[in-house]
Amino acid sequence: MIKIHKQSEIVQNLCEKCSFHVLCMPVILKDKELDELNSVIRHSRRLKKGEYLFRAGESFRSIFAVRTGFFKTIVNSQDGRDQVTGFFMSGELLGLDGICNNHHSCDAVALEDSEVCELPFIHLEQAGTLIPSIQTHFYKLMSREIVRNQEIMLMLGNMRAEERLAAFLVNLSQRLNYRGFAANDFILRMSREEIGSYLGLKLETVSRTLSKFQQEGLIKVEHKHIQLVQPWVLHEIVLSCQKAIG
Amino acid sequence: MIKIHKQSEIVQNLCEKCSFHVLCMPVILKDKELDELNSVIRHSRRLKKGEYLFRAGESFRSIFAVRTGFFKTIVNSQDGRDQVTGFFMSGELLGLDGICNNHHSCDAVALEDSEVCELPFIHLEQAGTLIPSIQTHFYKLMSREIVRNQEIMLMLGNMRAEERLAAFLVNLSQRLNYRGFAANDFILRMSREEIGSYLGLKLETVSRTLSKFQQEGLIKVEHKHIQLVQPWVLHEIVLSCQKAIG
DNA sequence: CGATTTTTTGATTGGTATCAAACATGGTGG
DNA sequence: CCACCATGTTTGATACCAATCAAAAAATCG
Repeated sequence: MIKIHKQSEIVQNLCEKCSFHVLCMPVILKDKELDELNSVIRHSRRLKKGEYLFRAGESFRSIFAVRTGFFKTIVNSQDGRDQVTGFFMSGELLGLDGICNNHHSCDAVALEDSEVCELPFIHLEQAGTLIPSIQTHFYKLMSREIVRNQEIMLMLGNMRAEERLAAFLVNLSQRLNYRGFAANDFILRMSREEIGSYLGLKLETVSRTLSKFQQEGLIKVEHKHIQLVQPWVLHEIVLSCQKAIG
Repeated sequence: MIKIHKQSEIVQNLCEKCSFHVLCMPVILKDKELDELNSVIRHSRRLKKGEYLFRAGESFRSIFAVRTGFFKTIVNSQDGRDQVTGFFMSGELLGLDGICNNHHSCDAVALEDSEVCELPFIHLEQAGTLIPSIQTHFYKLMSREIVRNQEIMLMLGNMRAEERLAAFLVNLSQRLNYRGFAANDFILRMSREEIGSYLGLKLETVSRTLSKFQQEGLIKVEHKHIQLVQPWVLHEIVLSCQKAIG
């Protein structure tokens, strides 16, 4: 069952041996059901930094769960401008946008050497019919993506530059922490320009705002190495923005 | 089976008699499956203008399909600011955000007297297990919502005021047209402030931009009555925004 | 190590927000 | 049915935040 994609290495893979099992499929399954689930996953696939997992317009066949590494997704507007719509780390799903019309509507790019599990959608549908808890879980995953997008819309529509950056850093910190990494000391996998695109800001504004946070003693910036010195202040900026208003 | 909710009237309802059937459940079903689907829909419910269909924080039990009327959804930030995340017309679904954690994450408000079909989620799950085509269709609906949100993010992150307004008017026009209404002559159901919130602009900017479009002869504005005089120009503004850039 | 890309910082511009006031509207109650 | 009041809309003047333009400095990659 082992095939070789262009630049990607593919290896066989079992869910119960995956340490991220609990992240992407946190449903309690009987042995028989677990067999069924394993038949869903075709294989895992390794991508080098900069490699595309899929591109907008490509026909959709599979959902991908990030095993290790880091991805971004980009939507392209017809006039050449594009927008980073999300960053994805282990246990998070890529490709849900492709279900509705059998074509991917965004690009997914590895921001570092990464590994994903491929879940052919047709197998997921079958598993969903056979195992109701998987169907429900999948509904929940898609719903979570919708809620996540609503939060981003709230940010893009209402927040000023400092608030956006604070929200971005806090969110990243929480997700890393949830995965067992240090919450207040991490390496950014994306460029200032990619952060800016995601936050609806220009790269210069991102750079300036990070510098400002550093001057105020909130964070420490060394290129892509970020330390949150006073994370609680960042939280405050995100939560109680009335100060800036009133 | 007729109950009375506070201010809402509830009536029995059958999918095959609903003229919007094709919009919200465009799947070809056998008679037996149709019976199953009808058992999913509990009833339809009427809401007066301004009435809430559900509120953020309320426990989630059902998805709602708009039968007639017009809704908005709002997410509230912890500091009191809020953001309109969508406008919904007949055949469109409300409440998908509630699946992921059994609580609604936004408010849904009727912008005119409206009628919805209530689809208890537990029945939808059962129907999805029994009828694979319904499961698939539901995945597609949720995926479409994700794609729609991505488009809004692109708009909020990249477009200037005029482009946002043009995109808004074109989108509204297309959706009305798809439902058999006039594409270039319609009544706005929402206020300038609600449009502004949705587009990430202040109400004054919305008003000014509409006035500007009118001065340029692109549209005709009479309060909430909008006519698209040169819809193709609005399309151009949305598509080829390079002019403004280059 | 050199070439290219990314990042930082400064100066200036510009678009939208903000503040303010007049005007229109629509719903309510007399 | 009309007057009235609360709400929504338009338009103007000004302020401010982030974009843009520009250039130097640092980092990454081959």
